Amino acid sequence: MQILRLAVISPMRSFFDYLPPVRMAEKAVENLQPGIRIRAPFGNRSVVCILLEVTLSTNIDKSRLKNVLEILDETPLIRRELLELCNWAASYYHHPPGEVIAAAFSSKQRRGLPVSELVDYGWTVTSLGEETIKQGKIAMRAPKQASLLNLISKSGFLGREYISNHASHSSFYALKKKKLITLEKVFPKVLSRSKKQDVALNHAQKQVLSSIKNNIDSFKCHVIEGVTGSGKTEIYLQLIHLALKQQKQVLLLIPEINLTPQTVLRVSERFDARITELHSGLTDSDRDYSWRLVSEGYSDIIIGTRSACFAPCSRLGMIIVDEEHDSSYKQQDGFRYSARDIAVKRAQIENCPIVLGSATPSLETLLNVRSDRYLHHELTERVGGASLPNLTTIDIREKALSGGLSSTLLRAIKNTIDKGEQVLLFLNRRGYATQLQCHRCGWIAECEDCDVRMTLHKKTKELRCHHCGKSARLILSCPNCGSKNLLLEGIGTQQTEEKIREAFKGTIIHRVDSDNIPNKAAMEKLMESVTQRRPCILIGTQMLAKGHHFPGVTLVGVLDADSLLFGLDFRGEERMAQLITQVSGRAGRESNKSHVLLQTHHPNHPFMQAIVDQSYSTLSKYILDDRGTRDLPPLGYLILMRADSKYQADGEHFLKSIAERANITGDVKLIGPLPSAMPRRAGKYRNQLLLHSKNRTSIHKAATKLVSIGDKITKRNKMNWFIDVDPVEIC
DNA sequence: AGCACGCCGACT
DNA sequence: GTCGGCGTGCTC
Repeated sequence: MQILRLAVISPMRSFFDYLPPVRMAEKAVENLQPGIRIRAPFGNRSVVCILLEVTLSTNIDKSRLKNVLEILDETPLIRRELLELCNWAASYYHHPPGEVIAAAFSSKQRRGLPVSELVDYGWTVTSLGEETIKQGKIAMRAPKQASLLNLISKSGFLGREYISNHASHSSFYALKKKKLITLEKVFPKVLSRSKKQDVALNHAQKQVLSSIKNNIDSFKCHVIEGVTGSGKTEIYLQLIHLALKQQKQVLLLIPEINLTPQTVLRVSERFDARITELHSGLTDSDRDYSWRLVSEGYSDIIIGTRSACFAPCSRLGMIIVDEEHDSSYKQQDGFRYSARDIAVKRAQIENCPIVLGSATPSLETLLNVRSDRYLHHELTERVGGASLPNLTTIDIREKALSGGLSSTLLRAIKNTIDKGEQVLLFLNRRGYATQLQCHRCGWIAECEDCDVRMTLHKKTKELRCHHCGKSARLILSCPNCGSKNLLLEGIGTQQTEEKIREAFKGTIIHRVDSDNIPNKAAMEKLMESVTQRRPCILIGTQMLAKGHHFPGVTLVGVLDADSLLFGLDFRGEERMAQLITQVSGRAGRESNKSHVLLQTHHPNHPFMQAIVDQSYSTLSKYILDDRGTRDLPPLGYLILMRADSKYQADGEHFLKSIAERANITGDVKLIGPLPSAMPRRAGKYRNQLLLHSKNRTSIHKAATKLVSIGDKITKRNKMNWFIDVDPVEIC
């Protein structure tokens, strides 16, 4: 008996077995390809499923098997390699296979809609329009329309890629109304691949390139550990060139959506190839179109964030993961995968090379280097011979601070500004003050829904919870005792900005945090201003440490280095080493010598000294050894199961009964159930079980046990639970 | 996730 | 009397 094994696009961890459609010939069933979509009856409704395999046996009582309703595709929507990747990911992350495969589909495909002709819609200039341009009739008024008309005329056709990224719709429709342009349907063209000359590489770059070139046709994981400014991007570009020459596609992963414009610009300047963006900023229909361009091979270079690791490339030749250490690669809800790890697995399945690039590679990656699974390439010099900044600590014990700034740091800022150079101040907290407390009775403003203190935002006169986004009016007297004597504690970027503005009147000052720079337009405006190289002071959070370079910056001040080192989980040291190195790397790309000053209460702490004295590679070796002595990742494995519930007892009981029934023994340790480091967030209590082991196989066996018990236990009061394999934070 | 079944309160 | 609230269980 022929059985169709299907994955239902639904959050269920098991497969479902069906009979072929009624009256389908045996031979035809044999020829059904895994990866095609099938509509099947499911309960009393019909759902879209993916065929995983055609088999001859089933564990289900035969009388329960139903016939599927309809075969939706002739050819697989998802290639064998990608399906294999999804199956691997589903089992590794203990996530429902249907949902994993759904991550590799567009929403139209998920809904079971037929695959239609791949067409683009875009604007072209009519003959009336051409006439108008010649006579210059339109130029007087409506300058936006005039320039748009010229642009369309010049490019011949303006497709959706341009429309959704740039101009406002009103100008297009105004021109259409005047019958100067029309909307036309076109089929995608395969673009020619003329290109600009490769830039000459320095000796170190050449070595890296030729080493990767040697293994260009088969799977190999390459790690490029290159200090900021060492020219990693140029190597990426030349690798892309090699792949394009072989008619292969390149997948370039970047950690954050706001790095897309600069990356696309850099790549498009070099290659006359079709570049496709894949990220969460696309509409459903854009995404579907891009998806099809990639899968049908029109696209040559795919630039995308996390989810693009599932891009349906049909002739993939190379994967590049930029800033591979970045924690944004780990999805933090639902299907909690690491796009970097999936990308490596994908390269292995597709048998193509993968390049992991970073100035500060993750310890996971460095361990693979140590054990010779990955090939390590180092770039220790900056292109053009610029020197790396030197680091010094400022001991702030018992020193007076103003807006979080010591007098030593203020003096250094003044000197730098006086020299006509730029300053970057790093503080990883938004807002004005991190807590508001009554000086008479000790009351502290806390979020109603989370167990955290509210942050004070002075400009908007509100108290805000940085965990759930809830905000409340700023109060002027204590709601508990009525006292007006309220204390502000903990410095945020707004407060530093206020003090800096007082101390440096007339100097340009930019605050760079998500409150002040909410979108890419604001970031572009900022970059435009900063690249003019007038002396200025940048005050910002994490945001400053990612992607953008500030060649005019010669002084970096880290206001609270201690907060990076303490208070986090076991990854504190790693994060600090990465962040300090990254922030320092933003400074002085050119020949001018730059300085990094770290304000700390622990100047003699061995790790703080190591940060000052050592390179990232020395630090990472030290941290890796330390992890080894504690069996912590990457030398041990962690899997977290968390239950979020409205009442504390529900989640706790749920996890407790799983823990009891699972009876985990041997080389896997089970810790908990315990409240998470943040015991309540957005009104939900958070409890967790942690699996810890040195042995990968046994920890996954244990996780399978937990999950299957969890699936069976009935949940009460809308409790929600999930499992997180290789969690990035265990709090 | 959906959807039905089923057991309780408040309505034309 | 029944309409509908959502807690519970099942889907090959």
